[in-house]
Amino acid sequence: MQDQYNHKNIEPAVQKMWEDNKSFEVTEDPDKEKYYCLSMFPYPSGKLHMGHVRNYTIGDVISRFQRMQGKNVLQPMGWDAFGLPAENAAIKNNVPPAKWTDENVAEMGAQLKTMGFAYDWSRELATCKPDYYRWEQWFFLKLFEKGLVYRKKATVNWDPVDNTVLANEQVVDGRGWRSGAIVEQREIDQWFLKITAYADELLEDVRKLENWPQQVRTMQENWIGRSEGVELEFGLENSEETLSVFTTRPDTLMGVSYLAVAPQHPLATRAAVENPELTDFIEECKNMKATEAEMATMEKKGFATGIYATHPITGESIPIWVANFVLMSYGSGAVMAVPAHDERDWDFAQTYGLPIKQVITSTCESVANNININEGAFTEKGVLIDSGDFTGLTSEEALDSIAEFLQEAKKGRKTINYRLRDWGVSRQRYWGCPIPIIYCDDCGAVAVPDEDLPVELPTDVVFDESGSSPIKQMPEFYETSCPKCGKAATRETDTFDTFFESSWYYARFTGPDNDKSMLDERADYWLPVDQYVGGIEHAVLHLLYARFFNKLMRDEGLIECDEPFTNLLTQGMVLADTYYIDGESGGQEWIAPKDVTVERNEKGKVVKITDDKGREVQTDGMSKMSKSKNNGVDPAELIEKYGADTLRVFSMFAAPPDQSMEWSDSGVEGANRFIKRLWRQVYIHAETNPNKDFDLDLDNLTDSQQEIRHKVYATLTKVTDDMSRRYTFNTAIAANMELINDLSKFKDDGEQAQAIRHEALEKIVLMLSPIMPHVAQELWVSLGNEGTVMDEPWPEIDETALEQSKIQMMIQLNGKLRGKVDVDVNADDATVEALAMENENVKRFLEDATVRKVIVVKGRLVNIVAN
RNA sequence: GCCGGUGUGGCGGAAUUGGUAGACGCGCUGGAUUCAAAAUCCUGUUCCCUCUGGGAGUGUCGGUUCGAUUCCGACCACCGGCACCA
Repeated sequence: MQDQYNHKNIEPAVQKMWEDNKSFEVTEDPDKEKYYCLSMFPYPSGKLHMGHVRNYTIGDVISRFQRMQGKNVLQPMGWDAFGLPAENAAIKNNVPPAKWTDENVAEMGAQLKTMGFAYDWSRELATCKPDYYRWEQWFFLKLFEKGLVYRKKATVNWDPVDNTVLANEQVVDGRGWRSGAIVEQREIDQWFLKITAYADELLEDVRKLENWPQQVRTMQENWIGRSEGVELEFGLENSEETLSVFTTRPDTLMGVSYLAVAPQHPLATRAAVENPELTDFIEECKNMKATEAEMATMEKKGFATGIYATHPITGESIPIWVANFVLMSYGSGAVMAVPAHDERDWDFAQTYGLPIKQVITSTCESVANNININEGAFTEKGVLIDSGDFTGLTSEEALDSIAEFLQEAKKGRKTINYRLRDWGVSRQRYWGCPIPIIYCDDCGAVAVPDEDLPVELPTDVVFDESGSSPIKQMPEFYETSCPKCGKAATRETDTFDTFFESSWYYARFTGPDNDKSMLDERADYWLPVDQYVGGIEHAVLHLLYARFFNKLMRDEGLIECDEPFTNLLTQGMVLADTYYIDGESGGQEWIAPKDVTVERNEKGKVVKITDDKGREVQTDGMSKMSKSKNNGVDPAELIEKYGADTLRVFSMFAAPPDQSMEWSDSGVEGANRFIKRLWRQVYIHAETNPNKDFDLDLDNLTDSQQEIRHKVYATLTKVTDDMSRRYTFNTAIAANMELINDLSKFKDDGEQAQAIRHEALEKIVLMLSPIMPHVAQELWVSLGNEGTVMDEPWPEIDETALEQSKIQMMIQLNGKLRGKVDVDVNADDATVEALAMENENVKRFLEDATVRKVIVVKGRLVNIVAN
């Protein structure tokens, strides 16, 4: 064993051993409990960043810990390889997207391997390969057969100069990113998946996701946005037509004082024909910003249409307004307004002097007496007043009877509305999976026959300046014949949204080599994923689509489980300090953290920061690592300098996994020092006791020897809980540091002491091996063991070592700490109380006070209440 | 605006069930080692005071309790998300 830790002598060798032994390749083993741990696969951008390092270290630590628990652990890795950046690179560097992607995969794969993650690389997949995407083409056609897929017109961003469709991120301030032309909205035919058919189940099953962060569950629920209510018809005066509105509060129907329609509503359009002012107002609404915060605070504006409706029950005449707060895309694009019982309607009524009629009062008399409808809306449910035949009913009763009344009058019905829209999966981009459809003039949209799958995306393509999809100009791709009638036909040139690929990759990892079917029986062995780890930015779309796909695959008979991910861990962002110098012409010059020197005062507070040219630098606090703030840190450089284990220890130690983590260079050095200290202790121990068999005589230990053993097993107890239940790897590391500090103060050199030290060091190496697997392997061997440390079982807790004869108890006086006392572990309350009273400091305080009460909390403290 | 989260030393964070606030690490102080430095090791490090001890202290103000970082109420700040959803 070398006396100094040097990662370069260890990491490549250990990684080679894992590779040679195929240590992480797994197969289905019915005798072992399976554990499927998955980290969200990366887009192959070319370089690993710290976000990846953190994400994948968390997944790897969990996987390795579960392996030591004796489980059959699957941890795969692959590439979310389709997407826009490859097209951008193609235009910029004149390299085909496929080539660019392949090169990036190779480079990032090599970087991932230097981190020592326990991946089963034999299952590696890339979504841009035909052997992967052919199955989603197949699956799409299954859904097509079932009627879960349909085609309809939808809006796209159209660049009129480049004559191409733009993705949202290619639109900058309303202009095409390359041409600078003002982007137009165009309606074109696109494919949709009926996710709304699964809205109820997707919502209902959120309840099953007990081990998902509450935040993510709420976001999913809100996104689906189910609301129960009544759809009802208002007749239009002097017309046979009706106007349909949706309400969740039919109990307030008798308080309606106006109706409001969205600016895009046909009724609004019609009313505007003869009314230039209304036309202007509708135009104005189109230009409104649509960010939620602005929407919520913006002024409620409206314009009377001059059209009147009739109340479905009273027949009263009710004005119809156009209002900027009504959304065409929700419900029927029209609402009934009850100013007395809805805040927004109240604000609007106040602004435009519309009547406010109270029809609900509180069931609680004191509340009811305080309602002043002229001061604000009363939005709670209660009892109906002034509501004709419905007066006296509670809101709940009224809800049903009004709905019934409307139903009978054929003027309304109970309905459920969702915010969730069907998923548009067509993209007019090149670098994606071709949609397997052929258009025939006679037969319409026809599925590509099974035997013709996959429809392969041509990879040898040249991009022109416009950035439009090359396959749209490739007759050899799109010219084909109709599978039904044989006539000349055209192939679909749109590709799938890349969320399509990422919606089922977790399942494909269970059998990526299957070229006969999408999935097989192996899927039911491994699924569902036991632990999914990834960024919170996927809280809604990716996770919802994956849940949707899981249910689709289940209903297709491909898998059995209802939900894909049992446990979800959303890791926090990686932040770093930002430094800048004010530029001469305004703006900031951002200085990389590695180029600054920080001066501190004697309290450790920062007093001055300078850059490498000696200029004084300002700090803008911590923010997410990004190019724009030049505060990124390259993992490759750190692996080279400190090794993967140091990087792994630091990223797990700096913060709990779900919180944001602040990058710190000195923190990394601290992690490195910690490994060195442990190395040094093992080295000295191994040198002192070469090839020794230790014989521990548990019955004849000194107090300090017993204390160390107690500490070892107390640490093991805590670390086991931290790693398995709490996922607080930071405290697991801290507990080991504490133990190592204690051990270094344990100066006993006797036979028994050496045996105890040996036991302690072995346990430390085992406990830390999931976090720093390379150095743990080396230390394991240095301690005289053979084989691989990661295949050792997680250590058992020695209960006898945890037993103590004496414990320390706190003495409090009126809740303030006044002393400590060592007592026998079995001492009864009276004994403890007596000991506490004998404490010198306590006596002093009690001199001129009377004891009122004594509280003894077993094993913890004595509190003497006196005054 | 609504929903969710967070607020603890100079900094990251710990305190898991209402029971020693500040574990562990960073930074800083002093020392050992060294010709010197780096590295390493040791010491101290919440603030204040009349210092064998005492007082204050976990965003602010109140409350419950023998005892509150932890529970309750009101407020403030920051972060994240969003849907003016009828």
